[in-house]
Amino acid sequence: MLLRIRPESDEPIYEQIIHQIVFQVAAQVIDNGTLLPSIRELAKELLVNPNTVARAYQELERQGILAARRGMGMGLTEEAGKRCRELRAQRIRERIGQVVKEALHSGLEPDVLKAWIEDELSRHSARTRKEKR
Amino acid sequence: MLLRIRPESDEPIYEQIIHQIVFQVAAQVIDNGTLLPSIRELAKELLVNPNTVARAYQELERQGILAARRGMGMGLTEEAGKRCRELRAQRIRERIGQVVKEALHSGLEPDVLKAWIEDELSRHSARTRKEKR
Amino acid sequence: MLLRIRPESDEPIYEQIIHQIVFQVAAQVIDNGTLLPSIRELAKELLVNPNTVARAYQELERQGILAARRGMGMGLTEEAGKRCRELRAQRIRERIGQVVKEALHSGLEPDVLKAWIEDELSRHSARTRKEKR
Amino acid sequence: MLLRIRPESDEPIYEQIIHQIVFQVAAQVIDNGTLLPSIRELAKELLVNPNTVARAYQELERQGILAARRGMGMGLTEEAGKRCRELRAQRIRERIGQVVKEALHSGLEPDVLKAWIEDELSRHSARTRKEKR
DNA sequence: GTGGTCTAGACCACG
DNA sequence: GTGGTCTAGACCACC
Repeated sequence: MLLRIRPESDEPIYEQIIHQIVFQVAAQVIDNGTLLPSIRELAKELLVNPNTVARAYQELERQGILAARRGMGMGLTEEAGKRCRELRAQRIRERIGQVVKEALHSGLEPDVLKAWIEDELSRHSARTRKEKR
Repeated sequence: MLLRIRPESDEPIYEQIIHQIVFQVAAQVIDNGTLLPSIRELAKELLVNPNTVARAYQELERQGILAARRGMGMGLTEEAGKRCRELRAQRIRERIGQVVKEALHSGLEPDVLKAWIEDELSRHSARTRKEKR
Repeated sequence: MLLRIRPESDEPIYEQIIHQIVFQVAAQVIDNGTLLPSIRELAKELLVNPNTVARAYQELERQGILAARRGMGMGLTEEAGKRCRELRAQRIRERIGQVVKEALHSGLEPDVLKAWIEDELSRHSARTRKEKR
Repeated sequence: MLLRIRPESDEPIYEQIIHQIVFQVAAQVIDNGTLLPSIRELAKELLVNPNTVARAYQELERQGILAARRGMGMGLTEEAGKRCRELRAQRIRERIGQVVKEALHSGLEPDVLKAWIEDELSRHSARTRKEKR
């Protein structure tokens, strides 16, 4: 599994793990029904303490995305895809809402805000297109 | 001064104070000549530890927005308006950038992202117009 | 033999096997003369590790419900029916006791508790009648 | 705060803490708005590792019952009472449902089941009355 | 082998 | 002082 952990980030490690898995499942990089790497395995791979991975897995379990299969490891549930897409939508929309609300509330002109958004959109979609080639 | 502190927010209280002041100066809700309330006064008003207000003021001073006026308290500098508008722009653009980057990186279709942004924009600009009446 | 294993349940798989066999013997779905499937056979059928089935059988043997029949596999003992009914009673009464104790201890009104029980009773007995038709 | 931890129980310590707090809030032994003992304090009181208490508090926070008040400790939210009563109802009803379902499914006569329930009800309500005197 | 729980002790930012 | 995160290492039951 390909996860990039930045121990320096503001986002705690266990949340980085959670949200990267959610995003990869949402994007169907990881398929429903797959068995995830074991806690100890992933911990070794990410150079992170097993407890940290366990915490991430547990949270995903609580959200109905992972299910522990006794003695075999943790696997994606059948609703994993659906739930992850929901979570992704929720997370992104919430953050958009916050910025927009704060920006307008701060007296910023809506047109200026729109211009900035356009700006960022084109910058990053350009970058994404590059990576896909 | 009208500041709304949410003690349970992720954003630390002292940062809430900073950014709300910055935004109000940027929006010219607070005018250039204004004298800010004293640390103790504001702390009492916000039900917050004076140290916390002190930290916010100190940071604003460091950024050249506030300046001590001998024996009278803290006042806005001449460049306050300009600096606050810069800071506001920086903060908002940065957050937009983050969301956009993360969203596209997560495999979300750019069109969907745009739709969501439109959605939030119209929701909040509607609300803001209402409040202005 | 019809057993439904849920690998994600809190109840360990080997206990699921035990209690389902006990219940089926108690309900005389499995008759006294019956020969149980071999460990490997049942394991294959349930998609479960043979060790797990072995552990269940072993426990049932220890409780005098199963007995090895020379070269033929495992069969029910003569007291199997009686013992299973005892075990069923014990298990169910114990669990009822726990819930009731906890509920009353938590300050819940006895009348509310009774209402809830009535509710669940009617719901499930309705369902059970349906299935029997 | 009066919590009784049984380290020997099947129920993990952190869950004992959670559910006892939930029950006490539901029963209004603890009132809305109250500030709970700090993690370290409660940990010392219960002779338990602070991490364990932290885990319990965190779960309660996730469920909207507790809210961290920066630098001041954890306090009950306004909806705490409501949520705890919901959780209590959910927990108890779920467990009743399980037992009833399992019992009927195991071929037990509904009348026998009812008799057993009556039995346990009278036993425990007797005991509860005693304690109240 | 697997996950789950717990302890001990460290470090950090915040108030 | 508070909570939040992380590490290290232990023990357990289950498969």
